[in-house]
Amino acid sequence: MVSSGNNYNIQFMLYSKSAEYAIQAMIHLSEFQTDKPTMISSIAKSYDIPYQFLAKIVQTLVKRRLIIAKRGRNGGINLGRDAKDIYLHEIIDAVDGPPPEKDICAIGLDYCSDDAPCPLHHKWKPIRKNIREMLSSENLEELAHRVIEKRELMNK
Amino acid sequence: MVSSGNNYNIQFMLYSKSAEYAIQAMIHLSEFQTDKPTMISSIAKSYDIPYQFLAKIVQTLVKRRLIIAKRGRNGGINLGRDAKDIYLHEIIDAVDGPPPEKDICAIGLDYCSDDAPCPLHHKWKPIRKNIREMLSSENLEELAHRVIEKRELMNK
DNA sequence: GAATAACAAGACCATTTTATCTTTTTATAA
DNA sequence: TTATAAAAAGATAAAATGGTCTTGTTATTC
Ligand code: FES
Ligand code: FES
Repeated sequence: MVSSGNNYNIQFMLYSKSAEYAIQAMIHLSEFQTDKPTMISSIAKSYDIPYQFLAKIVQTLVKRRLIIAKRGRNGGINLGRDAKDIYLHEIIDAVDGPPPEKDICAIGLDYCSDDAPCPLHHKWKPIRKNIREMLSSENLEELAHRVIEKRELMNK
Repeated sequence: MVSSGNNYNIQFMLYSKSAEYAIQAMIHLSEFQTDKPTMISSIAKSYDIPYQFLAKIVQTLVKRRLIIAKRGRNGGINLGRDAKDIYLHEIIDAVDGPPPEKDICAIGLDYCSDDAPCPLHHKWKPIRKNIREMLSSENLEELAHRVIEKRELMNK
């Protein structure tokens, strides 16, 4: 996006669109968790996610055991384990791939290191740590509770 | 990147590759600022940026007056104004486009707002503020000084 | 056991981002 | 004033990401 310069979504992107959809779907599963599985199509509809695209994403979550799928009539998907044992970063890593082994420098000067810090290093490093903590500390159960609260707040 | 899930660069992306190149080039200009203009090709070589691609990016920086270009033999580019009056976010906005008017929710649930916060809101909002402050508080002159320090550190 | 309803999977398509190729314009130097 | 060296510009291509279509597979219900 060089010449017309109009990208509104790239700034401060924490994960891909695919991962975003994955998170939304997982929160939905956690929110409406029952014994009966939920249809992918109904989740897609709730969050305005293209159905086929979400189905693809779900496939990779199934492979990573974050979701259990049941085929056939009355089939659908459920969480792979208890909602309070699933953390955001697991979902992101499953969809976007694992984080790089060496940290990436904020302004792309080789790798990030304390020994040869780039000009942003001392400010960026703690921020990056905060982001990681945010994504590692929240389990799905809590997230779902707060989404429910949000809904109640909006509907009263 | 859904099925093979292997994206190593997307996590915590602050700006596009184009913007990253732009920042590197601007820091370089600031670092080696003289009366004589610097050739785009020499900057491209220093930072391993594809020359033609950087040339395109420079064109938009010229339009935004962040860079002044001089054509013809012995031509090249220079900073559009004093290095200490150029801030990182200007470069990013010029290349990636301006930030969205409404903040974007970290997990894509409508827009971000204090009234209907998503589960990540209370953690994400201050982080986002920190990032913005980081990008708004650093001017090119300081950045260049610290790059020079880094180089000295590595070469002694 | 046939019809149906769900996920699985692979091929395909679209858009955006990144990169390259080619030609044009401009200024300098000889 | 001609050759040269630089940026400007436009067309094109490649790669990554996001999205769609079609067919297969599996389980349920009747
Ligand atoms: S060295 Fe650049 S962010 Fe750490
Ligand atoms: S509402 Fe989601 S980040 Fe603010």
